[in-house]
Amino acid sequence: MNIYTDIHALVVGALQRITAEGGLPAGLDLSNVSVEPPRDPAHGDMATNAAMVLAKPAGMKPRDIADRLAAELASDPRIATAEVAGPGFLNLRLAGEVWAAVTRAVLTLGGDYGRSTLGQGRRINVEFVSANPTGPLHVGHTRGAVFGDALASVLDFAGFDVTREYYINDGGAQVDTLARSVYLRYLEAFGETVDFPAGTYPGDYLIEVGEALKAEVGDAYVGQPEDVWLAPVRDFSTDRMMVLIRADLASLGVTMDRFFSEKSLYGTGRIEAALKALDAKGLIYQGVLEPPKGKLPEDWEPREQTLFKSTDHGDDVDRPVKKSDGAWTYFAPDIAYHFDKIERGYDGLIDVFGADHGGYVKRMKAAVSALSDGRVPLDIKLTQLVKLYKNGEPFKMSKRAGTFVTLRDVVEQVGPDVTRFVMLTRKNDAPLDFDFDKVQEQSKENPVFYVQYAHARVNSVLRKAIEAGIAVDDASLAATDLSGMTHPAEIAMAAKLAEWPRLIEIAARTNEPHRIAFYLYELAGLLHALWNRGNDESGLRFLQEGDPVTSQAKIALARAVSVVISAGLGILGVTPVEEMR
RNA sequence: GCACCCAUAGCUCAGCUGGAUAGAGUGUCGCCCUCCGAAGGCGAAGGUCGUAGGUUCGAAUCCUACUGGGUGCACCA
Repeated sequence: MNIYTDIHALVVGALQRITAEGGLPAGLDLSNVSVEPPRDPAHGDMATNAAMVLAKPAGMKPRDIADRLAAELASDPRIATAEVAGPGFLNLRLAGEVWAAVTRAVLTLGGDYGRSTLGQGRRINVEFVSANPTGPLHVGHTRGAVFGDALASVLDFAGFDVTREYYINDGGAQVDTLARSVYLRYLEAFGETVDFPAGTYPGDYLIEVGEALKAEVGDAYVGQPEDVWLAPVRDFSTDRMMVLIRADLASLGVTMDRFFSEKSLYGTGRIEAALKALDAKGLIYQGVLEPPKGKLPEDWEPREQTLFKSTDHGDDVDRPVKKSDGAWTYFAPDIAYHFDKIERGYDGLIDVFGADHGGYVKRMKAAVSALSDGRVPLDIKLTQLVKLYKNGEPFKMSKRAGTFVTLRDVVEQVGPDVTRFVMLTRKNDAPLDFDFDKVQEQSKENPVFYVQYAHARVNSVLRKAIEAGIAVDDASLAATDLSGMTHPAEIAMAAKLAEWPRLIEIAARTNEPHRIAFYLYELAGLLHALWNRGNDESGLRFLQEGDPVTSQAKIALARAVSVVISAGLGILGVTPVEEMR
């Protein structure tokens, strides 16, 4: 049940009847007619812009259209009043029964309330994290992991068929560096003293990998030249790293549907096939790029390379796919990977990158556009930096000083639920401040706590009601008489619940899961406000002493709020708490 | 030099395919807290939505140019 789409359909139907009766010219485009919640509650429960949008094409005054529409709508039992206001808005006030119906729908549908058919089962691939398999995930990856996972969940809830995918960059030079670093730890495990030259990874986390390698192969690689051990050590090490990364993700509650190996693209003709597809469209050529304007790289020299004509698909310059020595650039397997995703038949692709990869957006979009002939949309979401604080003081990360903050560090300190919620309290493209102390504070300014507290409070009411012998299972509550739900604070809460399905669709359309976190904070705020009013006006308390019937009605509304909070937290991957401790 | 992201209350940030008098938290000020869970509550003040144009019945939202901040800029993944 989505009351906004219901009323929207009602408005469109009314407009069509008016048109049929000659009140409006035929053939008007109604697609811009919207039904929205007004900013100011004094303007009613919903407003439609129909009269303003149609005035010009119809050649009529907005007011005349609005008056006619108001008369048409007034006959529907769901509409209490329809008033023309402002420049031509039609403000609708809904009958009390509508809010009761919303509340009942929440209680009946439970966690499925708000589920949408927007996606119509279309297949979407969300690629996220995709960190190099050279070490544990750090805080930056954490944000990408949480964002991507929550986004995938929103899309799923909105009716898309979602695949969560991780692209393992195991085909490039950095995994060779990993192998060399592990080899040094391996020698160390035999008692050798080693030092780590620049360009290797000195992190402690490789010590155990070196020891594991020793346990696996004994001294087989000691004193051997690199060409003997590099490939096997590389495979061994990347496997180990992926085990580590999967465990990191698991600690956050993130499960990928698929891990796609870059290496699997090499030597299998996949890259060649992707580039051949581009070549067939006349988008591959041999050429020399112009030097970049401004500061010139010191070793710049014109080189003939194999180039992808990405400028034909919106990029600023054409991009090399082969180095001057004939080897692939990193971009080539990326093209092949996206080609693979297109060939797997997805209706849409989403890539979640860190903000430092903003420079790749245009070329990736160009590649996907070219390879799919513009059929498969690619949306790239960039997650901005996470700034760490402790007690309000900036907390600097430094690999050398050992203050490198990993995903595991964060999760172990504040828990997965807090980590996830906090990571979604900012829009993805806004920088995020993460204060280890503040996120665990129990106060109104901490949204994690505030939302959880609302959920716990409702649970507290339910417990008390059960003690008082009142039936508060969802079926009983859904069947209760809600006609007494008339207080503005109660209506406001029901109206907020009515927005939930609409919010899901907006979040899914914009690929912005943070909207859910903000919505839950607002919904929790309404519950707290009503609770507080109950302190002064005992008639507003959920539990009415000696009046089980009224109690049931009040509790039905409170329970509906906790159902939606629970569902919303579920989409964000946060476990709702039953009690605050 | 170019591209992308950002600029909204003192501070941190929301703001719906363009909608009415732009919201929240925090801070400030005033009042209140024996009462289902006060790890507070109610209210007030606080804005040229970076600047200047444009499109529109209507712009924080779309377009253009500036200003200021962040990120990235040939064979590195």
